[in-house]
Amino acid sequence: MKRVYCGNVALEHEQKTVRLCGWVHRLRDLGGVTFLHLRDRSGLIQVVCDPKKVPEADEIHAEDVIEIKGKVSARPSDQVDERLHTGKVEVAAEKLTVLNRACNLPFSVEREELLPAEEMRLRYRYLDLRRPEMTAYMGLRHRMMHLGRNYLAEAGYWEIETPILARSTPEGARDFLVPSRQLKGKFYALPQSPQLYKQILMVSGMDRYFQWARCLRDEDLRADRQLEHTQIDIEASFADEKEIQTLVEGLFAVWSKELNGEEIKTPFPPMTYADAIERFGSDKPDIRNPLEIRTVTEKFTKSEFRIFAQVVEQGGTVRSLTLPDGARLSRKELDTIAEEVKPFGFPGVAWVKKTDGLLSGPLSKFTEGTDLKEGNLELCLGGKDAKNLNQAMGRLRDVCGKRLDLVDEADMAALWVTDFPMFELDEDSGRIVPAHHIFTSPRDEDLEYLEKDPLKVRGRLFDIVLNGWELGSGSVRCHDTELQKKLLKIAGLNPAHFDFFLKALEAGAPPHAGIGMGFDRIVAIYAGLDSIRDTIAFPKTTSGQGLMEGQPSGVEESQLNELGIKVRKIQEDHR
RNA sequence: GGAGCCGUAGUUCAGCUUGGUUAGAACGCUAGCCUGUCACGCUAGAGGUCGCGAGUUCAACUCUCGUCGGCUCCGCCA
Repeated sequence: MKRVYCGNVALEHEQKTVRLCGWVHRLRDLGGVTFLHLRDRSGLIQVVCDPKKVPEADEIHAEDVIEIKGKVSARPSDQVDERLHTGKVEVAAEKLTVLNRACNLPFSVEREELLPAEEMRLRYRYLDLRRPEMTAYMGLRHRMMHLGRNYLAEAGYWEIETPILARSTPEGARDFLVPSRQLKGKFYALPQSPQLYKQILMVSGMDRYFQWARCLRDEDLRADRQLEHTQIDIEASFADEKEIQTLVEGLFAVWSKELNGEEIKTPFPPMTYADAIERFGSDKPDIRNPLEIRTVTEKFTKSEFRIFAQVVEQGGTVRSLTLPDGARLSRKELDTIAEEVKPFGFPGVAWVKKTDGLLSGPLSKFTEGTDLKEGNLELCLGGKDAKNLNQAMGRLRDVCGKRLDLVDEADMAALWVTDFPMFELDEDSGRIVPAHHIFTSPRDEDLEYLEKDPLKVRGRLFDIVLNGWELGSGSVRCHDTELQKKLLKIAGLNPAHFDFFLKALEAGAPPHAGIGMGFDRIVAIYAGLDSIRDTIAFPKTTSGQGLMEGQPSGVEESQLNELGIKVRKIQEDHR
């Protein structure tokens, strides 16, 4: 008898006998009759057991694995369960086979409202993934992967795999190293991204490539960062910015349509990096939030408001955020908002509001002639460190947008952030470092500054930003060997380390462009999640540990000997 | 590397502010009853190194310090 998925049982099966396999989700033993919800990947179905016919029903427990053969019937109209997808029907068990018993479990799979601590969920991930919510995220991820693959393949892109054991190169994040047994003292590196491989594939004439690529970076974790994450990696020969952007927009259009039945607005609007920082205080603005930041330094050049006047004297800037209808926020609420800028070193926020035609607040005496409208509130911060000030203003904008309910969470708003600088100054070392991606082609019109003033050079870079998440970074690559060498040198990197790549460029490299996008983040957005951990079957904790398997772990002395490795000191707690 | 929040039955939490009886609740679990439940109901019961270590104190779940673990953020992540 063919198996039917629990979630697929419907009125069409009425009076038919079906075979169901799954886990006992919830049991209601009424003595003379037992009801249970049977669960599999597809959903839940109610099974009715008469213990006289199926005595096994008295012996089952939550999460036992069972097989049911039984007849489908429509539920009486007063017993339809609206919350259940299969709530109109039920299955009367004729045979119940226990395929496997479940031990007493550390937490309950069936109680959505009693979500165990994330530590528990990670330790017993197989149970956590059984929760219908998590099962759905895995299903969503699969579907997005499948849709994406088909879309890219149809667009003429070939899926090509690149090595997991790669060469360590000095740029970028910290490498994960894998010791070589055959060549003791030498190491492979796990790839931070397939960047150089995919460019070399273009040199090889593969024309268009894509890959769902694992990227590994030994850096500290966050809600949106894992040691290993999955990138949709794309590269195309003889392509420019427009071609890559259009391709990506089409990909998101497919997802939005197939998953949400909605059109996503394309093309995604472009915004320069400078504009993003000036108006939103961030290079990854959530443009669903209509609030914009302004620079109001000139208002405080000779101001009586000492703090800001001092800032201006020292060459700093003052920036403001106007909140429509913000005057209704209480002092307490303003204090809560002000807390948000303390991590950036600001003791508080200066503000002024207009109610009943009157200005009030700490700034009210110093903002005469202001264009502040009735009911509005203006928040101001001043500082010397522009980057820090922007970050704080960006945070204020986010917090206020949420507090005033200005952001429609169901909305999707994507944009391209362009014209990033190629280089920036590292504050600590005073050295010039790559701002984004050193294999990017500089803009033609900025080439003249390359030697004189490299900080002025903009790259042909474009970041995709969706709902305030940076999803990925694309660029038109540098396919000129000499220029690439120059870029590496300016960034303080030794071209010798990239010899294999530079040689490949010399061998007839086509102009090419591409992008890499964080797939976990994209899934998180479509799933409405704040953390990418719930989109990954087996994620790591913020300290980089796998709690279920217990990793990283110690290894046998013999394994180390084989690799020619001696561990100097072992912290006892990490065994 | 730094800051913050959290850690108490199997699970989710209360108790800690102001140190002092036997550390409670809900769910789960065990046993029994129950023929239309769907958070089934009813009765009874078991279950705790209060993360770990040190200190203060006559006395620590409670106060202090350290440590381990989880989460959030800064640094870091081209």
